[in-house]
Amino acid sequence: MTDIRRVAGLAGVSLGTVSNVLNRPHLVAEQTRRRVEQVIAETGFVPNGSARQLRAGHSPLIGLVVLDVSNPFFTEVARGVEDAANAAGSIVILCNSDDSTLKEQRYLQALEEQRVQGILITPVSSGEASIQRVRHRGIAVVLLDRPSRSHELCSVAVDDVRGGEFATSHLLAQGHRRIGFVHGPLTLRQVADRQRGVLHAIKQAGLDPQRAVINVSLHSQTTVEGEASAELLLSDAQPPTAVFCANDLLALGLMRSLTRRGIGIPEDIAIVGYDDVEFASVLLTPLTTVRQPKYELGYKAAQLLLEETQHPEQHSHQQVVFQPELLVRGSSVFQRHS
Amino acid sequence: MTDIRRVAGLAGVSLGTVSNVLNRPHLVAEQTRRRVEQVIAETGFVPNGSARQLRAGHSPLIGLVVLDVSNPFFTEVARGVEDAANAAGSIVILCNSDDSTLKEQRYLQALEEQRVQGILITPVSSGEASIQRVRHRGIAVVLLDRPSRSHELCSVAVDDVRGGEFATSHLLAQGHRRIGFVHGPLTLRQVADRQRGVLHAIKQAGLDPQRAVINVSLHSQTTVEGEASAELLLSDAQPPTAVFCANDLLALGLMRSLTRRGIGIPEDIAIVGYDDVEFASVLLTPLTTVRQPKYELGYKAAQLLLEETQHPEQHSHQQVVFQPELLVRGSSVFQRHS
DNA sequence: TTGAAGACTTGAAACGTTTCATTAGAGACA
DNA sequence: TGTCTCTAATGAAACGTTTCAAGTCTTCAA
Repeated sequence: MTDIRRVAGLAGVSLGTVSNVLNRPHLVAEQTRRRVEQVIAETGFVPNGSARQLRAGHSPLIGLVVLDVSNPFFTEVARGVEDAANAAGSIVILCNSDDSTLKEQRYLQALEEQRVQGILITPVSSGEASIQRVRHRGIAVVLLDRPSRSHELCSVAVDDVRGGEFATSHLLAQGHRRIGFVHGPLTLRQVADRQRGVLHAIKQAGLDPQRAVINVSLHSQTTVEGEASAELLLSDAQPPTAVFCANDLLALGLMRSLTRRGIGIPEDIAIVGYDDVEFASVLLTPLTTVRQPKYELGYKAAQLLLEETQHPEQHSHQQVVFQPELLVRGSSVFQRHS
Repeated sequence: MTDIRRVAGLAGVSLGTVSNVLNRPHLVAEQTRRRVEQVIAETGFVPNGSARQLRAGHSPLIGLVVLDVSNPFFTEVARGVEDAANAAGSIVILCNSDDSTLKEQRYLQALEEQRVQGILITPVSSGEASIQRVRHRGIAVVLLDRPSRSHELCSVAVDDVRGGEFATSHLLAQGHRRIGFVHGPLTLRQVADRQRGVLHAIKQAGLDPQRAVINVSLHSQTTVEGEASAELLLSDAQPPTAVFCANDLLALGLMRSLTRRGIGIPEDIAIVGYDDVEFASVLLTPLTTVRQPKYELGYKAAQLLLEETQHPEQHSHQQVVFQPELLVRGSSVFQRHS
């Protein structure tokens, strides 16, 4: 295997000069530089990153820890992160904590060992103990899709309270006065925030939340659970005329179940989802949903991280909050033309 | 920052002993080991991966280079890779070549610098030049979703010819004698193979491909293109009674377009897709499709790679080909009960 | 009482870079 | 000719591990 010493030997220079050609070419005479570059090309020499990092004390790697790689939400976020990182010459290590604290711990340890430049993470639990530990080692951390309580950390999130408000206000504006809210565990910050948004919009309109909202709480936010929610909603003494689902998968399951029962969407029941996953717009009845700027979320988070690691002196921690956007489609608005 | 030398000092042992506690604990006396472990816990010492890798000559990292992270196909593959890698104590670096040779090159160079253990890749182009270069450096490579020509490389793929056959035979068995084949560029190996499968099935049934198949070739395999294909199919002098789409997105677009024209699926036209993406089963008319064992594809590929790097002496290169599976759902079979 | 064997521990060398103080060489100028 | 400057090139030290030959103790048998 070719190392820098061999290149130096073949080019007839010292190994310091080869290093200079690689890192500070302006210090090397034109002729020498060319000779060295030629030997590098001929031998196919590629510098050893481990050695470089050992010397430098840090690596060009960035860790990205997400809750679920197969969720299109995180995929889009990851794209944003990757693009921002590449632009700065960094490489992303994508880690999937799979909602497991154990896996999260293992990955954090591994990233620590690699002496990564920084870590972008959507933590499994809200406690920030393990995060503080990593930060204490001098690794920059940016919270993803979660606002930071402390001001010692950057964070990038989307305003879910606002998202819940948007969805609910839209349905109220269509004249609905009895609205179902179908959602997963309230322990998830996103879900709890969206619920607060719902209640806020209801009160804003001068209505009584007790009468106006039917809460349906499920174990998880999957299509299967969404299908099951139809039963619960329809068996209510006063069934809703509109339903807001805390994510698109729930909405998809619910729509399927309602259609099977001959209930028209949106004529009989209007539906609003959340996330704007890829298929939302291509369903037979396109789904009204709340869009989150996923790509931008990732891009901004990576930018903050890179800024923090590369210019720590002029960096001050920020809590960035993006605004969601309501996309009105066929599932919530009755149109003469189909 | 704590290093192994400081731990040694605090525990009152030599640095060699600390290393032994870390890597070969059985060589260390119980009492000493405990003392060292306590110091490690107290100081929060985490060994420096770069130094370890420099010494060892390779890292625990595995590179995974895919064509498109946001494609659910690759996401599932990535999950398989990750699980296999984790089980062996390796970490995966996910790289997105985005169909660009340039980005692919950049990632390969970066992975080479990191001295990764091995690389799993779905190459952008079929030429294997850059791959040979990496292999020449002693980095193991396994081709993903692409069979290897040379026998010097492991590869894991799915039999797309067979997949095309399955889809076509199924439609023929339902009595269809005029079948549309909607697909993207034939330069993609997957597409070309599926087409060969179609023709094979047609000939097998003793039919004339010229009469039995309407080829519709599109620029890309997206929903939008799928919608456009309806026009082309229906304007044929003898429109098809069934259509096989080279992926599910095309099928989705086509279904949407047909439904809008009042054409019943599967009564008027039967549809078969390819990939079994997540939403295929939850559409209002569930989509018949060809399933590929995505997770298993990734898992097997990672296993082969790890085997090659960890037991090179007893490793022989393999070309693994998985069989696809036809999932018959509502879009291709007329059922009395809906 | 001595020697051998076994159990632990030690510390130097090596991994492949980058950095930096030092040196060599070439002009310029008095 | 001698001195001063400036540019280029040099090579030793350092980064934090792992490995391994060598060393020290202890124990036990003869």
